[in-house]
Amino acid sequence: MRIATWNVNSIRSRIDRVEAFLTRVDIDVLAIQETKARDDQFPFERFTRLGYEVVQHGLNQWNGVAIASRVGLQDVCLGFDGMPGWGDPSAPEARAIGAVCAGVHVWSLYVPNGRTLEDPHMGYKLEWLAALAAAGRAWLAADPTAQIALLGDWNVAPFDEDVWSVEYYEGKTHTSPGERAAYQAVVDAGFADVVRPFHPGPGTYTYWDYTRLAFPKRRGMRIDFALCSPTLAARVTGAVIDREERKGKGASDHAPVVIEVR
DNA sequence: ATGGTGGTTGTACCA
Repeated sequence: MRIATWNVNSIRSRIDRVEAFLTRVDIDVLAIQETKARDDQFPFERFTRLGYEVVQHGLNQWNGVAIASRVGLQDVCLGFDGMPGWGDPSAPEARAIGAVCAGVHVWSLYVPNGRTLEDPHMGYKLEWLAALAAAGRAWLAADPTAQIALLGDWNVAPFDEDVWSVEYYEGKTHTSPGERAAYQAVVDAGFADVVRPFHPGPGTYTYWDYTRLAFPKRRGMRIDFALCSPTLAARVTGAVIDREERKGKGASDHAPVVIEVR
């Protein structure tokens, strides 16, 4: 089984590329972030035509997450226990969706950006990751052999090797000690980065800014991760960061990350 | 020289 995560930066703008990717790489389950579409705008039929069921949680033009699966899609959750909301409680953010696909509990996660180190959104980001770590710890306490994949755009570069320039990111988001500790708390809850062993750094990135010719200059960040519970991690036989999808006109600023599960 | 690009929305905001 092949499971992937991809921040598409608008599903409506990217649907042709997503379709081609699903077919070319033979993907069974795709966790999507930044759909930027409400349910009435989401191109569900483009997925069903290819044999995928889709569930999405999208409320506005800034975020939105989805899971597409051709191996079943059950027990859908729009958010996890304890996930903090933001702003108007009647319009909560759409940053997490979970479902069981062929026995694997798949989560598509879009961790808050943080904006700047001083912005209230940074506090929200840290709270959000702490709540995720607590939820993950509780899931594994309830069932230590649970097969759980936490996939998505984490908006954290956990190690210095995960950014093109440590100096450039000093004083900026994604590399601060607080963010790295918040990410590490999820790892400490029992979830391992299953891609890094197959594609170690430095220089292995999943995101490149649209501006400043970042991609051709190889100025990227590794911020998209597949974190797996122990039982699922033991089934992972390979991984791919699909840099090809960052090339050419109409690319997302993120590349898909794919894991192979035996 | 706080630039550049891209998406959605609506002529600003977000990443």
